[in-house]
Amino acid sequence: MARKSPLKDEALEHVARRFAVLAEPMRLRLLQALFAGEMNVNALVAATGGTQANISRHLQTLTHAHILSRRKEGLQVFYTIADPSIFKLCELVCGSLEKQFTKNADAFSR
Amino acid sequence: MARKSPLKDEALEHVARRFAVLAEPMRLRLLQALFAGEMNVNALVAATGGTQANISRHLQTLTHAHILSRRKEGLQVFYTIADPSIFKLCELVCGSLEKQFTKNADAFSR
DNA sequence: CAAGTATATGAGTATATGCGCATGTTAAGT
DNA sequence: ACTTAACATGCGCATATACTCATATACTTG
Repeated sequence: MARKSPLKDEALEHVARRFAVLAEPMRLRLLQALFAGEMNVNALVAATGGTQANISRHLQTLTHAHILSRRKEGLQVFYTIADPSIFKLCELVCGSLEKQFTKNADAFSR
Repeated sequence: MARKSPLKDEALEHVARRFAVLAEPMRLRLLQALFAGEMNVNALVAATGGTQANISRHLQTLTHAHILSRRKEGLQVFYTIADPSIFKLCELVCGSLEKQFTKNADAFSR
């Protein structure tokens, strides 16, 4: 993106897919929890307040997108953030949204 | 995100919404076209190959998300990228996906 | 005011996906 | 072998949203 030649359709769909994976509040909560480091499923269920089944599915989605990595240890499965670009992505979006809100706040307060 | 205290639910939904807006190939095509500068709807319809109705809807979505800005001039409406963070966002995702693919390529070629 | 052009929008349909419930699978302990 | 614990998954429902077609709106020109 932001290059000389436009991306091909297939590439665009990959990019869109990546954004779609990040477009769920529950998945963002999982990522937020994992920012502190590796966690197993039970801990993530507790941290996010979701049901075990639902969390498991979201973890699957994030793993298939290569955003998380899985490590099995006995009965437990530990997940970690595998793609460091996620940090910057979230920071960028948060920063942009903050600007928007402070702008709106300004508009109302004068 | 990536801060000391976790984001509130409402903030997470805003972040998720921002990602959702970017999770459509056609909208990414529109952004890609607009990277070169301001364009009116007809030009965008031609550049993306979509129908006028569909493009108009996507432009509305992007504008409501404060990613694009609208400027009316007579009969025509010109759109511009209003949020510069979009550039970096797309670059980050593209870079991350490229790494993934070259990694996979490596894995198969040895 | 009539006609034409550029864009937006209402309505309907099809598809995708998040969630809950129940059940399956894998591994540890007794 | 049986039980229990930790995860994963099949299925059905409900909702969201992308797309198309037709029509509405806004503006310009004759």
